[in-house]
Amino acid sequence: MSTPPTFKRLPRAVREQQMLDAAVKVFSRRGFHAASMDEIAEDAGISKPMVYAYLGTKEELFVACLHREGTRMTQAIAGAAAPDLPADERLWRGLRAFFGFVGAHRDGWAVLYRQARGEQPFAGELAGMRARLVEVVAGMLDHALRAEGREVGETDLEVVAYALVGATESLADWLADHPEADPEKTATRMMNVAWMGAGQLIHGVTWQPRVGPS
Amino acid sequence: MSTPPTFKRLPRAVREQQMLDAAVKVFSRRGFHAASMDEIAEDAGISKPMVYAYLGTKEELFVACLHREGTRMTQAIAGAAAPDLPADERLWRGLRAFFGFVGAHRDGWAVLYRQARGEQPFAGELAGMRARLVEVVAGMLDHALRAEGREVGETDLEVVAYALVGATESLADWLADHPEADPEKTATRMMNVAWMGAGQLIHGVTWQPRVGPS
DNA sequence: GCGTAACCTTACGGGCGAGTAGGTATGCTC
DNA sequence: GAGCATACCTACTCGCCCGTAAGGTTACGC
Repeated sequence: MSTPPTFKRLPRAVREQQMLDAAVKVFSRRGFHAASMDEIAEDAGISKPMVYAYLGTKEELFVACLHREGTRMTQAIAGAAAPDLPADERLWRGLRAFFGFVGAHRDGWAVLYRQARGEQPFAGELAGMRARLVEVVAGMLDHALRAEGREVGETDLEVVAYALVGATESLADWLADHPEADPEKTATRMMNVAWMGAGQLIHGVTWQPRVGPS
Repeated sequence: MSTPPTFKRLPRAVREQQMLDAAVKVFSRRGFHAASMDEIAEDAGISKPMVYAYLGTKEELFVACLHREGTRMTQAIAGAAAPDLPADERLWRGLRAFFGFVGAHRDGWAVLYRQARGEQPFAGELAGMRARLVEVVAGMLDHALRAEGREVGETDLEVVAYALVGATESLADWLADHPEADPEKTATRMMNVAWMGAGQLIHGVTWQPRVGPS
């Protein structure tokens, strides 16, 4: 009527982002199968055929969500961990970035990520992302080990890295389920259990971030 | 014809177990949604209405699977960890029992468990199981802490326990995906990272099971 | 101002699979 | 060996939701 509201025609790039936003939201809330393309379209303020025209089928749409969120996360972490720092400092910065990211995207990322674990078509996609992460962590451990003049079998390295990544993912889930929790504090706790181990924690030995300008 | 084969009429209890076996198998292979009741029925060597008559709807059937497998696992672990042992020994025995169980039910349990994480209807069911596990681990840590004359906030305890459980679940996934891997060895690795932490491992300090009669 | 391309819609086809109606055979009790 | 409960089947209904066909409208170049 008076002011042509948000119902304007928008360029493709913008619509695509709106659709992805809506898709992440709905997939997170409902799960992949329970989510309907109609609901996603409606939530994006657009009609269904547009979604198909721009982002393709439901599976492709989900993969697109996964990619976007995954890339965002990867970059958030990559920007935090400089490779020339000592191992514990790198780990700490990586964890802080990771939990910060999850904390900021609670209902977006973590739930979406949970979805992908079960469904065959995406398990591979996700496994790839995780594999890269595991590789990074394993590389970090390997680097630290060599600096100590030690060496360890590749499988051992991989498994330890896998366990650390798994623990971190679990705490991300925990964080996503506890809206009041503080990402920074969660990162500290994770760092403690990862770096010190339960045995040390029981004896009161804890890990502390170095003080001073972060 | 000549010999009435396996097509005999069987008592309800037997059929129910056969159905559950088939359901676990099919759910694991396909995922909850992709699995069809027809396929489950066929795999159980029975017709679909029987499944509905005995185990109810698809969701109820899945929950029944979850319960059976969960109970089996819980008992396998409970039988291993006597409460009057030192903390690390309890943890070690629990882990060994757990990975032994997963190793023996690779394509049964771990994949079924993965399925349940994503789907809303079962997330609660699973969260309950996990919550009990976390509580047990937290209780163990608390016990060990008190023995040291120390005390720690409840949330801290819960989060550490959560991280340990998460790491363990992740390695269970890893184990399920690596048929050649040895459950016992995986348990040892998990014990190392859980008890000693990455910091110690890097310096060559590892955890070793006590020798002698297991 | 007119063609053309990009944006956007309403309205439908069609498949798949959960759940059921209604009926048949078999064993068990007395 | 009649009666009854339980095991078991074939063959359907029906709703949901993915994906699309066919057409309307706004912007933009020239």
